[in-house]
Order: sequence, then C-alpha cells, then structure tokens
Amino acid sequence: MALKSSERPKPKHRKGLWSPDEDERLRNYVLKHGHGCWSSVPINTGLQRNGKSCRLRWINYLRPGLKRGMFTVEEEENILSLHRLIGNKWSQIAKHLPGRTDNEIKNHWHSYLKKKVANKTESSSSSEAHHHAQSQCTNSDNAESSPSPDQIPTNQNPSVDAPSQEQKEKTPFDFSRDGPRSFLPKIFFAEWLNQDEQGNNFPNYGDAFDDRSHLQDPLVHDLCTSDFANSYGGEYAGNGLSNGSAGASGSDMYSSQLGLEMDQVPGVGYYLDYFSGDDICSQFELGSDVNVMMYT
DNA sequence: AAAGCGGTCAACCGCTTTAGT
DNA sequence: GACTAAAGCGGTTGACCGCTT
Repeated sequence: MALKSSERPKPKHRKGLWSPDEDERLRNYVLKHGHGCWSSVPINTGLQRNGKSCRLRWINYLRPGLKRGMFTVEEEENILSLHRLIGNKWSQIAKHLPGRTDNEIKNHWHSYLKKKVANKTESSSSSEAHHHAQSQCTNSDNAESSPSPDQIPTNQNPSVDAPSQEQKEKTPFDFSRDGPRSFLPKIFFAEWLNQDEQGNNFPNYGDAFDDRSHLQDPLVHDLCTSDFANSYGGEYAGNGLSNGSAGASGSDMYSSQLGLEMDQVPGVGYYLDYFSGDDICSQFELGSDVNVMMYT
C-alpha cells in the first residue's frame, strides 16, 4: 500500500554550509542536465540536501554569470531608487541588477544601504523645515532628495524598514488611489529592455523588442500597455508630476517624455518600439552607460 | 591574549503563489 | 473548484571574521 506523502519517512537532509564537493556535484549536474524539478536534483546527484537547498545554492552561488564582490556606486544607486519605488521586493530589484542575487541585495541593504538611507533621511529632515519654508513651489528635486512629508506617498516614504501591510497591498505603481500623489515612476530600466529571460544581453533595444517575451514582465507590460497608460498616465499627468505634460494621455506622455514610439501589437496592446539610450539620457540625469534612467 | 561586540554573508524557515491533476 | 506539490520569495538565524577593549 502506498503511503501518503506526509507519511513517507523523510530523508535526513544535511544542513549548513556547502562543501566544495557538494558544489561541484550540483554544478556539474545542473550544467549537464538542467535542474528540472529541484526535488529530484538531490536524488539524481546523491546529495543529502533537499531540493530547496539545492535551488538556493545554485541561484545564489553556483549559477553562471554571477557577479561577486563589492557593489558599485551605480548598483547601489539602482538599489536605492528601486527600493524607494517598490520596497522590499528583492527579487524584482535583483532582476534589474545583472549578476546580483536577491539574497545578496537584501544582505547589502540590511548591512549597509539601510543605514546609509537612515543617515541621509536624518540629515535631510533636519534641514527640511528650512528648505520647505524657502521653496514650496519647485519640486524638481532629483530622486535622492527628500520630498516634504506631506508629499511622500505611503509607499514612497524613505523609511528603512519594510512597507506596512497597507503599503504592501498597493502595487508599485499605485500612486494615486487615495489622494494626490506627487511622483512618477522615476525610473525606466534599460535592463528590462535589453535582456532576455536568461539574462542574455540583446545587442540593441530593437532586438529586445523583437522578443515579445519581455512583455511578460508585469512591470514592463504595465508600462507598455494602453491599460497602464489609461489607468495611470492621466493621473500622473493630472498631478502635474511630469515636465509640463499635464493633461496628456499616458501613451502620449511616455512618447513625449521618453521619446518612445508606441506601436500596436495584436493581442498584446502597445509595445515600445525602440529608442536610443542617448536620446533619452539627454533628458535624464544619468549617463547613457547607466542602466537606470531617471526623470529630472 | 582573549573576551566581547558588531558587521557580513550563506543558509534556513515558513508563508505565498503557481502549476498540474 | 479543490487539492497537492513545486517554486518563489522575504524575513530571520547563525557562523564566521575583524575590530575594540
């Protein structure tokens, strides 16, 4: 008689640090056969680990293309910008930092960036009252500066800790459900555009868009579809958030702001054609060799 | 020299989401 | 639709290391 899965004797799994031998066996196996179902990997490799542990080891350490070592200033700025935008969505953030894992980014955040942000917030908040009194009109600060408290959307508060439950329930782009929101998605990622799902770089943006699989990325899809444009574009524009494009439709806004061409794809909606990084970067504060481009 | 302390990082745990039946 | 297993994810833990006292 077959036992239920819950009644099967559970194999004793090894825990703790991985030995070089274990690494070698896992690496060889995955490179040769692919991981397939992770729970079968320990069986096939003879490793006394559970599938979950194998998966984690592969993703965080053995996977080819991982970038080890110090985070660059650009990477840190990317993380900070993304974290401001989407909170503790480490895997989403990691998708836009090629060669970095969510675990690595999370650790770096907790060990370093969190404090950096806290210090910055502290110092800027002390000068905030003075600054606020001086200028209430121009809100053209870049992403690194702190908006005044009444302008910080709930999920944009540069608090160092995880978003509240209320914050979590909102989408990253849920800027305007309850009152005026004074920000746009400040970042547009070339990484979305010039990488395929395996992380291979496309030689140019046009190639990237020939592969429509990018539209499966929910954020890319939202940004690229008319639904997103209709849902959010008007609100951004209506809040006077974009450089003088108030009242423009979402697609118009993105075309004019980013120099994008919108083109219809049957069954998908709109997709971005391609655009020159240099053209766009002329409107942003970062150079064309940086993968994150910010509105000014 | 060694105990204490804090920072970093790899790995685990438990919850949620997704896919298959 | 209900159930199950696998995968994905984020929070947390614990080992290790370097610095300070």
